[in-house]
Amino acid sequence: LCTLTILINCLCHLGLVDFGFSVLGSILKRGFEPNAFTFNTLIRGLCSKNVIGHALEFFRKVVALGYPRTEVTYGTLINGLCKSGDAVKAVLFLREIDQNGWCIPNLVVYNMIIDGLCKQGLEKEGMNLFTEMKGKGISPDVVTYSSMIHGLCNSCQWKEAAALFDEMMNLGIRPNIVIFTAMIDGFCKGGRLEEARALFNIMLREGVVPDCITYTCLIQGLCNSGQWKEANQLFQQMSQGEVSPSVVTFNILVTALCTEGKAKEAHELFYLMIQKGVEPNLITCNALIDGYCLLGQMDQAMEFFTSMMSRGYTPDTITYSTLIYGYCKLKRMNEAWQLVKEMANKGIIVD
RNA sequence: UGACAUAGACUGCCGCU
Repeated sequence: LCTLTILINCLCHLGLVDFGFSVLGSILKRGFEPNAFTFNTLIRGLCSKNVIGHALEFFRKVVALGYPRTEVTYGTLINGLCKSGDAVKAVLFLREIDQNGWCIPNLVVYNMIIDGLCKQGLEKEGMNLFTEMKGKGISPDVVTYSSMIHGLCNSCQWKEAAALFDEMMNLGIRPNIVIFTAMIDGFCKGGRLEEARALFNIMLREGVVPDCITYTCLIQGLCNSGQWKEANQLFQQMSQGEVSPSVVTFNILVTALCTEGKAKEAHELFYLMIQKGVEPNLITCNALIDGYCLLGQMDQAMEFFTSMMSRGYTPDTITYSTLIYGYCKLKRMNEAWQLVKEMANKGIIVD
């Protein structure tokens, strides 16, 4: 049974949930009793296929047939609801679990819901649950704090986020790389570079080693506040260390150059990243096209557009709307319409 | 011993002030 459950897990990770259910069928046929691990794995498979409705249906069936469930079962469903953008339903489900006495909501369940609420801009509701869990004697951990801090930063409540960070430190919870980076990114996004740098230094002092994401957040912050030189320094610094820049790091630099009207340099960076073994993605291409469009250099934009397709990239709605907007600004409506038709023909959503 | 759930970075327009 354990082996077959592992098999189901593999199938689900490959997106082959239907085959997973076939395996469940053969488990039953062989007279094995599937356990909670088996059901949890299948529920998770359905959730990651974005068919949360089916996951809930399946769950109801499991309940009706009296098969075993664990707190992970509920957690998986709640996470599924949150990831499908319906944290409110997740809260309702939490209440249902509570009222039926199915299980006592644990730390992970609260963490998932708080994160889901914050990601939907409902950080006030997240805060309420944060208080509620403390009241129930469940102590928030570093994950809880990082979800709350991320949410508060996203709604520009940096002071409140920083206060939570201090609260966590005072409780003796050791901040890890994720929460340091979330807080640093929050400061950067709010243009508070001094605070971001200060926290970065605290992080080093605490012996937490910054990774690619930490550097990338700082580089973006520096770029957005016009501190191009410092951004470059940091980029060199990370390249020399153990940390290699990722495609996101390069994308941020490409975007920053383009915003500065330096599409040509951005294009050179495009080649440099390939040389360094970092494969550009569609975001890189879109950013570069926008760079040319901003300068009104539609020929260069179109030339790159053609070359990216021959490199095997498939343009998306953003690629086309960038180009269309570029032509519109120059009042070249014929070319703009041409592209609208082209994207419609390709079956790309015209929004 | 070994199978299941949670947190961090990047692209266009529009809307909002």
